[in-house]
Amino acid sequence: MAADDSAETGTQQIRDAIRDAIVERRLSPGTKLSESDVGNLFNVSRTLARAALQALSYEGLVSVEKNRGAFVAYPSPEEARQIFAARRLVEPGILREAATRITPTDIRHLKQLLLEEGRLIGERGQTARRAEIKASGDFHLALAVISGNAIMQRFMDELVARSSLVIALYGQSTVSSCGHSEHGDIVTAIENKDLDEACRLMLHHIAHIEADLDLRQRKNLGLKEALKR
Amino acid sequence: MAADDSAETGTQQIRDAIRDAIVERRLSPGTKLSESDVGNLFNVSRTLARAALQALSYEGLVSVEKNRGAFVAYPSPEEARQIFAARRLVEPGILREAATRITPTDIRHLKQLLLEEGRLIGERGQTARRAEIKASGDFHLALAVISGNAIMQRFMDELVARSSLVIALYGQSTVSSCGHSEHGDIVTAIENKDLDEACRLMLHHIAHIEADLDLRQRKNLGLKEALKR
DNA sequence: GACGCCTAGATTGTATACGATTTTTTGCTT
DNA sequence: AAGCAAAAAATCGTATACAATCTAGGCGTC
Repeated sequence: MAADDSAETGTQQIRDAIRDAIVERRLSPGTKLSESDVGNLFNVSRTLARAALQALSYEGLVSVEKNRGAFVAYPSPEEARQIFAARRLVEPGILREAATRITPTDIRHLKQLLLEEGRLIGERGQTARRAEIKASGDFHLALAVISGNAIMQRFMDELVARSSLVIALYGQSTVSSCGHSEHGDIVTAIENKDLDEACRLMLHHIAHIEADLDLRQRKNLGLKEALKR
Repeated sequence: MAADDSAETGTQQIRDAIRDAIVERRLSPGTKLSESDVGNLFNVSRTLARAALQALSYEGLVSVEKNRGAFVAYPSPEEARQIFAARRLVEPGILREAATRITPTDIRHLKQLLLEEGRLIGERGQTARRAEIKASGDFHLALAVISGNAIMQRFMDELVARSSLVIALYGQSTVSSCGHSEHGDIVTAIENKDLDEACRLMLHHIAHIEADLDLRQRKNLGLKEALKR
């Protein structure tokens, strides 16, 4: 079956590379992404660089400002709230759908992810930390995949990626891994066919992540969009 | 506050025009949208036309095939199912959120929409029918706006637009308006602060639309993507 | 010394140009 | 007349070119 011939190889590749960099927080919110720089970096013309940046702006990961250029998105506290509100709204539903379709293979795969996640938490260093961030999101994404709904899957892709930005900006505890065991609990609940409990745990988990945020308005930000560079 | 300076005027305009044409079904699924034609039609270069088509492909309204061009999306039965599954998943949540934030002004606005919708149903002619299709979707969109979550709002934009395509392809009853009174019932339930009832009605309403579809696989479609033109 | 204006450089917005791929047409063969 | 092959036309993919806009630094005036 035709999986994905949507985007022209070049653009897709750049888009994915930049997105990974944003999600893994190698690129900080507010960083300027000039079309020429991106193009040179990937040895393509501005045309493709621009297309990639446009694509990322549709996902909410970069914001392009007319005649000023593209920047890694700098979500406002209000945006952050909406992102997590959206997750609270959709993730229980996705979880329910996934639970009805889940196979033993899927469960094994989920546990594999959990194991990997746990391993990374133990390790030291920037690289491990970044991989851990990605792994944490991958768990939620995996549930969306299992749900079998490509549309919800793409939506979750966007939400998880944007969440990473929000946590980078407003997260307090240096370790975002506090919720790792909660992932395991959710899987257990699914195994026990206790959907209500699984949903409850999921909502609790999301609330837990959100509770670690400090969403108070940044100092005198906003009078000139502050430190946009 | 800065509302929307996201897209360069030209592209945005083209994108909206084509999207409206698709949603109002002036453009049939599968119609080829060549970059040159679009560009000439709007008196801009292929560059902008291409950007607009790319944007629409991110919304799932057009599908671009490498080296072949862009076509008005032709959702498969499976895609159709997923679109409505997504709506069943998110619309109750949006409704609940909207109900807690709704103001008397909002309610008046909703009733205004209902009135307009009813008026169009009475009228004859293609134009009225098209306006009616749009109005029907606008009701669901209005709820998303009231919910105050820009992210869910954009998601609903996409879902409603894609639903229009699905109905164009698989809808059986010539009138899609069968569900008009159901909109009114939902508003009434909201006014009565009966959220559970409102959600029940919403799910019923979505199921009602879906029931009017004939999602059996089209004849021998798929061996060559069939009538792509 | 501070403020404002003005010019120079850099960056984005849009159009055009050229090579690559696909589709259609043409014309030959069977 | 039907089928196939090669050439012609159309269309897409990408790069480059030029115009418009923004940013920064310098100069002059107050």
